[in-house]
Amino acid sequence: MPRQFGQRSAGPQPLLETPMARVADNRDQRSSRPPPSDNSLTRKLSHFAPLSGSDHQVLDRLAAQEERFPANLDISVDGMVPRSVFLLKEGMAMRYRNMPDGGRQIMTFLIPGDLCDMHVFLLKEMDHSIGTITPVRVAPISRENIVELFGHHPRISAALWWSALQEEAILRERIISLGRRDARGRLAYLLCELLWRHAAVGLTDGEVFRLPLTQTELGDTLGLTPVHVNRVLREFRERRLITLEQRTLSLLDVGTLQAIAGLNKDYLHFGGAPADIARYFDRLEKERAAR
Amino acid sequence: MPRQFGQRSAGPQPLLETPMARVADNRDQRSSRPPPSDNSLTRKLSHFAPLSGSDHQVLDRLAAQEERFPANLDISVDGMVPRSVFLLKEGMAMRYRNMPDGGRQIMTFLIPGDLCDMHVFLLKEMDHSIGTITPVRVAPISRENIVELFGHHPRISAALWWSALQEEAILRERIISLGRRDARGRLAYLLCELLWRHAAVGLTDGEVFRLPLTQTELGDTLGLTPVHVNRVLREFRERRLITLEQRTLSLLDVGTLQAIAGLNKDYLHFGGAPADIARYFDRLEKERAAR
DNA sequence: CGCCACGTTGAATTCAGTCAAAGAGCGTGG
DNA sequence: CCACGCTCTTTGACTGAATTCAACGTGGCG
Repeated sequence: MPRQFGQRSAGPQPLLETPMARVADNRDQRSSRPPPSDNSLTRKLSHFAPLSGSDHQVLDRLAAQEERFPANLDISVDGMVPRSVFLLKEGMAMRYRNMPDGGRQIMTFLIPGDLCDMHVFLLKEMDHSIGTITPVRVAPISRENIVELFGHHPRISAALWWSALQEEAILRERIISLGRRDARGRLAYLLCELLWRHAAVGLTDGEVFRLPLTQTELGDTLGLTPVHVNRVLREFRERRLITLEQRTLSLLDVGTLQAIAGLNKDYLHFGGAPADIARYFDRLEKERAAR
Repeated sequence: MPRQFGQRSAGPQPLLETPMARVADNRDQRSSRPPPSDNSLTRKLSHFAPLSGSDHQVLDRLAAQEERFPANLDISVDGMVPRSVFLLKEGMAMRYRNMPDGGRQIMTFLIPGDLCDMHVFLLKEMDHSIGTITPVRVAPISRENIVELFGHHPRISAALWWSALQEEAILRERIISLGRRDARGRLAYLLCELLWRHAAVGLTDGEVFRLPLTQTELGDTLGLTPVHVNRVLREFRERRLITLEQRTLSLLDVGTLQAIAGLNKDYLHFGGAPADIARYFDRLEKERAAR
């Protein structure tokens, strides 16, 4: 329960450099540093449509600012007024809500390249919290920058829209998981989802990636108790479907896992947008450039 | 599960006038008919920010076109390319997905004033279906109209964004329901949600409104079997919390129901946006008008 | 009248939760 | 350097909420 702002005994951790203030301003735009190639957002958005060189620049500039937070800290708390948008650059976080009875439901995990989130600033108060799981590096993005982006960069806007839609698709998939799948199916689905999302930002090695989650956190996501998560994990291990040690997960048999989850489709929409739509935004981009 | 395009034996029902074709074109825009005052969308969006007279006109024009569909018909099918956006003007529909094992998960119900949905046209194919529950009247809205709206009417755009966010909040709430609430809590929450959403578009009479859902449909929403839904409904009736007959639902004790669901907050964000954001879009609107 | 979808109820079953205890790993402090 | 404390994991025995299976009731409509 007393988990908010709790700080796990975790030894010397990177402390926050710029705790809560100083929103990005546009001054050091064309700074001398070369574009940091750690921009997972760029990588993710590229799945939607090929971005131009200047698009990359714009996005890299957006991601240039940086704040660090330790593990197990709430970045954004239920009931507060949302301050700004964050781009997660490294580490893992979660979007969750504490229930009055002490339970917790994790709605989604945030991984590098994810924005948390695009549009909360339209709301009067947060209806959930965002907390770190590992230490994270984030780029704070001001409301003004977002508005600027949507106003002047149609192709990026479209890609961001698409990304938001993908997130919504993930939310829907989770509803299906919780509503219609048993424990095995839920876990199998979640592991596949995390694999694919990590793959989309280049954080996988084949079917292997880092998964720094406790069984309690998995349970709070899947609507299961940690005890039961443990049992299902054991079953998966015994059936040689997965391997999970040292916080590293290998999916040994994705096909079977998908079958257990009852899914077979390109539900994450990595295919991008229909060609005519992509062309449309491309045209918008050129018109704006011509002016 | 031969339910798609299935058509319940349901007697003389309003048949479809324009079955599947003819997406809205802009020809009869300024038709002679007076603005239909049945625009639930306007009513819903007004909760966000006061709309101007011309905003009302724009929205009424958008809702002028009309198609009718009978009950139990899929308007939009999983796997197909989304055609256009619909504004639901009357009746009830649902967003759902059929599982390979024959199950069905309903993700949300669509009621008058809902758009289904804003942005699917960015995707290559639908990852779920939209089907009618009762006969419905919808206004088809073309991609061009949407783009036009977002391009030229900032205040309406902002209101639509807000409405989309509200929908997302509802999705999140459903995740919480399915993940962390027991059968009683889930049902209690769903009934409250439906009451408030109906109230927002003026379709309630106190705590009473029409609920044309079968227990099977409730179960497919809540992740429960119809049998169990029946039992929980019985319990609620016996505890004098609700009344449900002739497809009319009365919530006799909303407070207790909320308590059972474990919710107490203004989670639907009917409060609208923070004042400074509202002002911002207002200013945008004026700038555009000045040009 | 008889079909059909929907609602209702009971009894047996099962998946997941609860309670409890013990082990493993890690960092801290004596 | 080892012991302690902490969190996380693992396992077993028992419990319970919801499902399954099955039957019967009910109302509308052809």
